[in-house]
Amino acid sequence: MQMKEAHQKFIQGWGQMGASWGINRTMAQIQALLLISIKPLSTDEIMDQLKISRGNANMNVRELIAWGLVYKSFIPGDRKEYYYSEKSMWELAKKVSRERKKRELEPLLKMLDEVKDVQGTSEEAKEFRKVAKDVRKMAARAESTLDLVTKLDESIFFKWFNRK
Amino acid sequence: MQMKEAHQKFIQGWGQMGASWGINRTMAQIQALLLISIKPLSTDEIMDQLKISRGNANMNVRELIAWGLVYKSFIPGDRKEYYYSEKSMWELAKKVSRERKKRELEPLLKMLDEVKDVQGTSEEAKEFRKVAKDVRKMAARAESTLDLVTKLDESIFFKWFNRK
DNA sequence: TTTAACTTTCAGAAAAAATTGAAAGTTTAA
DNA sequence: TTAAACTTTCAATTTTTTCTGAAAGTTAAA
Repeated sequence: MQMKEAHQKFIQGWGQMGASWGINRTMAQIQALLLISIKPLSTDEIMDQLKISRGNANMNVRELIAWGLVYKSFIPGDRKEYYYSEKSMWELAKKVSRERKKRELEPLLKMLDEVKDVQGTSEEAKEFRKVAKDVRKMAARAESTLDLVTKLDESIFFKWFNRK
Repeated sequence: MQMKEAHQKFIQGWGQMGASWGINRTMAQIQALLLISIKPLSTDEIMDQLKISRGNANMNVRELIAWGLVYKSFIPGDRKEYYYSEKSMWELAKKVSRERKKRELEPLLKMLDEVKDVQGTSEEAKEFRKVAKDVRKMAARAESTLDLVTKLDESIFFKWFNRK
């Protein structure tokens, strides 16, 4: 397979993956592009390669930086900003975990705390309290598992996880 | 807090959570509704509680059944179909894992296999092969971790995971 | 059969999300 | 200062996704 085709497939596939993770497809594609680029790229290069507008490129790059997945790079004597991706898969996975935890798990836990003491002695109220408690337990476990992951080193994590 | 308000918050919060997981908000809300219901609900009851159309209710219920998160229930002498949710959080988590693995991880691995042998000796080609290999390794690890999870029992999983 | 009860489908409508592009804002060199 | 080089913003538009509702399809009792 030729480079151009492989690049194309990688960027499309990564974008698709991102999309089903609630991440904007273009955001994922920019990240993919930077991941396989051997040097930092400017906004113009990103616009050109992905055929997107300046506004779109700018907004998504900034979002990637906010997630900690992409960094800025300054070249002396050049006023343009260049961007490059975090290249360690483990670091990327940790940063995505951290961000999703903040955006999803935390609001869920907050909601569950608000509703868990619903009043009433009806079967309905009892069932509700039970479900809220169960969900809370699962969410809290997911959270502590994620916390553990984000603190561990890749080799330690997988050694530990995959010993039988 | 009153039941009605708590129900409302739970359904909204669960729907929100689902939405950032690439799951249709209504689908997640129906699941939430069935989760806190003490008895199976008919399509009409779902339509009524969530203020959605028959077509919408029907399509999303069937999608939930396809994911294995919701079951049909038949009441003798009644021609309506009733639906109820899987209530075990662990079972729910396993079924969502299984489905997402199939929908996301497998296409990604397929794509990576297609592109990993890209030809060329340029630095660009070398970098690309390296990235494809790294991503592949991480995806394969995620897959085997998920496989493990879907085979294990909840108590075993968390005991094992959270010792220390 | 027929018919009533129920489920499914799907074209069009509505809503939500992403994108554009031009104007406004910022920074730095001269 | 000024102006060029660049980044950011955002209203309007386009694209994508979701939802509606009526018609078509299915099933089972009579």
